[in-house]
Amino acid sequence: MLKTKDGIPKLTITRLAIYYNALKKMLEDGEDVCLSIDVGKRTGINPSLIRKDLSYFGGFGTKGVGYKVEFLMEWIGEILGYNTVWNTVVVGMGIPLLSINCYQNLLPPSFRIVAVVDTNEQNHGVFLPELGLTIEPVQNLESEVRNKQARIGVVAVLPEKAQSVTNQLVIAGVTGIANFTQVQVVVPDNIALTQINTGSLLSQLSYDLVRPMPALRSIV
Amino acid sequence: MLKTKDGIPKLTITRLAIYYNALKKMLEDGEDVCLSIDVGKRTGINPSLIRKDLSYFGGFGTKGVGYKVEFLMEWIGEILGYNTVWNTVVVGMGIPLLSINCYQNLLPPSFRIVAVVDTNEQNHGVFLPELGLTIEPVQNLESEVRNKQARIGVVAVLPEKAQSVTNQLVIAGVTGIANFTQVQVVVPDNIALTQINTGSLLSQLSYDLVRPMPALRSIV
DNA sequence: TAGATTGTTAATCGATTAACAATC
DNA sequence: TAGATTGTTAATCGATTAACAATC
Repeated sequence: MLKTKDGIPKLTITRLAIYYNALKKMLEDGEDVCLSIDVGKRTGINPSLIRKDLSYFGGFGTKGVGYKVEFLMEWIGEILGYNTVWNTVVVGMGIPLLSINCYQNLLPPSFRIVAVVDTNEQNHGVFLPELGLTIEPVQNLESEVRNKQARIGVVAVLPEKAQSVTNQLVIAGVTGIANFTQVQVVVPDNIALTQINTGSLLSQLSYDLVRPMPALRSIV
Repeated sequence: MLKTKDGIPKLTITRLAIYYNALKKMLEDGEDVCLSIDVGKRTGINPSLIRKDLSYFGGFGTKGVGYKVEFLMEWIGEILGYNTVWNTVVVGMGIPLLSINCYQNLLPPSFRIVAVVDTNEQNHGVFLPELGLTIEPVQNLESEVRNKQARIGVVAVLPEKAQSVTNQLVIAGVTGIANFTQVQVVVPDNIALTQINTGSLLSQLSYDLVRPMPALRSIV
């Protein structure tokens, strides 16, 4: 399995985000202190693994007592970069992905969408009320990245345009790419890249349904 | 890592979907025959792993020669259940998720959306031209599942409603659930479940960006 | 036949789990 | 102090990779 440059498993990072959401829920439920076993119940993740994941970053709990919910949540947020805001330019799929923005937590709190650009002319000029942004032509990509000082580019165009849009984003100066298309894109070594392949994940469901005996649950 | 009920790793299934997309591309590019190393180049996956994944389901290639692209693609499609159409009811997030439908391959070819239901009153009655469907109140959930004989339910509501919507879908008779919320939902053992946690995957990007040295690429 | 690549087995590597010492 | 749970180490488990025999 892949690791981050600092030797911490990628899966640890994705789970940290899951713990964060669980802790937020706990806080809303008025829980001040929690045990690893409590987080395990909410997330379906083995308490031992939870403690292991946390231990990569330090000791956040108290032996014999547990974790202070708010304290742990804030630390995980710090680790995940949630306390820094990253200006984000979205390319393509104007309306869809982005109304997503109204639904809390589909994007991490650190993503602030500052421009939406689309290759499809029909969408140009469309106003997105939730974002307070108007969809612009793809020609504006570079100027938008520069003017708005965007650090993240979301690639959500048709697969055949994924690589060229990625290149444009990198040239314009983003340092991270989230690729929602189903093709692999290549970026320089100093650019962070996350591939999100929804179709591939949903195929698990299709696979399970076509088997005589539907399979057990899967957690991603 | 989790496995399907038949002992095949979940990750093998998600990769199969990735191979399928690569093969489709190859076919469009006019390639008749390919090697595991070719698929590897397109997907970034080790050829050895590709052959291993395929071997769970049989021998689809010819030693010394390679694979017939179309033949292999059709077989993978068969394995993944792409040749069966599953009627799908989407709950919540009306407009967003679903315009997604116009973007090929964000949903596997076996998902046919037959109804869209939303808990948000403001969206009721909105017509979705790409789907030819009108967003309905959540009260219609059960009747829609039954009337349209839906087998898949997509849960894309606010987290606090995720479990109750899931329950309603199961009671109404779906056999598979795709959960796009960031909370864990529970289903009976005979119901297939896939959790899609976009926020958790994107947090990898946030994590990488906040480190002094941005990390290497990640593939999901 | 010689060259090549699959399918499969064995070796490696890494991630998860269990167990427990440390300690609140 | 006794009871409890963390943080960490050791054991297990599973997934990936490398190597190669089979064979087109």
